[in-house]
Amino acid sequence: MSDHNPRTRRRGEELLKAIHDAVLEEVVEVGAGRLTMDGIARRAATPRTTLYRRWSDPLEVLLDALYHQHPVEEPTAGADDLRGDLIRALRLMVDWALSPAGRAVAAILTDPKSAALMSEALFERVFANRGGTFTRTVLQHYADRGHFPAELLTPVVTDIGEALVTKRLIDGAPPSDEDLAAMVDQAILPAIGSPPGSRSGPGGGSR
Amino acid sequence: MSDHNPRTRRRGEELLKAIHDAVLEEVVEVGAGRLTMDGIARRAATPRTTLYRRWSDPLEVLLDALYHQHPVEEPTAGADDLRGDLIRALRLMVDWALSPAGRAVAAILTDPKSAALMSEALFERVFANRGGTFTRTVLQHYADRGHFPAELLTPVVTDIGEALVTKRLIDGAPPSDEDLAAMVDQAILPAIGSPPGSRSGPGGGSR
DNA sequence: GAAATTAGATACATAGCTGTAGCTAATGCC
DNA sequence: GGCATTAGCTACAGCTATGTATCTAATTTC
Repeated sequence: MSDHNPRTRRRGEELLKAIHDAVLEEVVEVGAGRLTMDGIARRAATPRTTLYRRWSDPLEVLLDALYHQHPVEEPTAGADDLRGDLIRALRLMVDWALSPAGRAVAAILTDPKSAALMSEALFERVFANRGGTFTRTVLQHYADRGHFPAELLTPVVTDIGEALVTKRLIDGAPPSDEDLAAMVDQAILPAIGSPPGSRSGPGGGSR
Repeated sequence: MSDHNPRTRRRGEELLKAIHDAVLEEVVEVGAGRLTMDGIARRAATPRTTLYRRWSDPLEVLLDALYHQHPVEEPTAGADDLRGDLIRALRLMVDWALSPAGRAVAAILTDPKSAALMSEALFERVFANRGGTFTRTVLQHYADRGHFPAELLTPVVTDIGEALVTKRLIDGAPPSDEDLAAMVDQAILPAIGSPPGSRSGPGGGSR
């Protein structure tokens, strides 16, 4: 990994980052259930004692690493292109999910022990406020401007895009841009009143 | 667990079932990454040697247990009730997902080691042919009978229901029947040409 | 430059899982 | 009833992770 001069010595932020990076790599490789202080320490090239000074458990290290991650980029609504904005929002989500942090979250969510340790607060910060809001932001923007009836913006509808992307990721086939466009055209837009089949491809009419 | 008379001795099918049950309970409790021969053996109340006679690894035991599970009930298309059939299909999926076998599959899918061991064949048998086909069967049935244009039955559209259910399960809030109805009304039916808002509740028109 | 921090290098006893071996005894089959 | 199978029991050596303790030395702070 990051081979620092053995005569120099990492401290504070630098060391912390090395440990956070290590635990994220480790969890992607071995899974949340097989995380060990030993494994993390080896990968970060630091003695285990350094880890025990701050955390008491491998999962604490992992959760702390997630807590310190940079938030994902917020999807922004463009000028007047609902369809394009939706596709871009889903692309943001895919990119995040494929990052070490995204994979780590996936590993945590199905691990009983870490799921129990994951506080409501962290869940909000790391998942709900990220993985749950990609298309809603965009849809809300256009609903506010009257592009479609606001009462169609139900919890189900704001979940469609994220749900379809999540399923593809689980199936092991990360969606391409064409796949994302298909999701928008064939599932999200029909749900807000644009009949299916009224679009064909890029530029095929966003409203 | 199952306390059999210590003077009697389990063999063959009976013993195998006890072990399969044990590993499914174990994985739900500790996660795929923390499965051990020891833990499985303790829960099945059998010596570890018995396990090693058949399997070489805890994950092998788990995959074998899944392989021997009864297939889930196939969704059946009723007389002329697309909406009701879709809801029933999703209900089948939810029930399966909440069962020990369903939870075990979830645990496997995000565990790097077990995902690597899971053969294409088992994946098909246990997931694709089950978790991936609940609504497609129903939709295909009604498309064949001309209830809606068959060309609308794209891979995205047949995934909508399963995807929404999966997301709810991940979020830890298993959907109620009302939730399932909302998914059908607000996401699936619009995608096959039934405009959103044209239904309100049970009996609100299936086409 | 001296003092206070804090990382790095050991070492060690404990605990749990692993994989195998050797034996006893219950069960099924002919 | 006798034989082949196959659970069940016990033991054991090897390995890895756990937590803690102790000491050294680099880096920051004043």
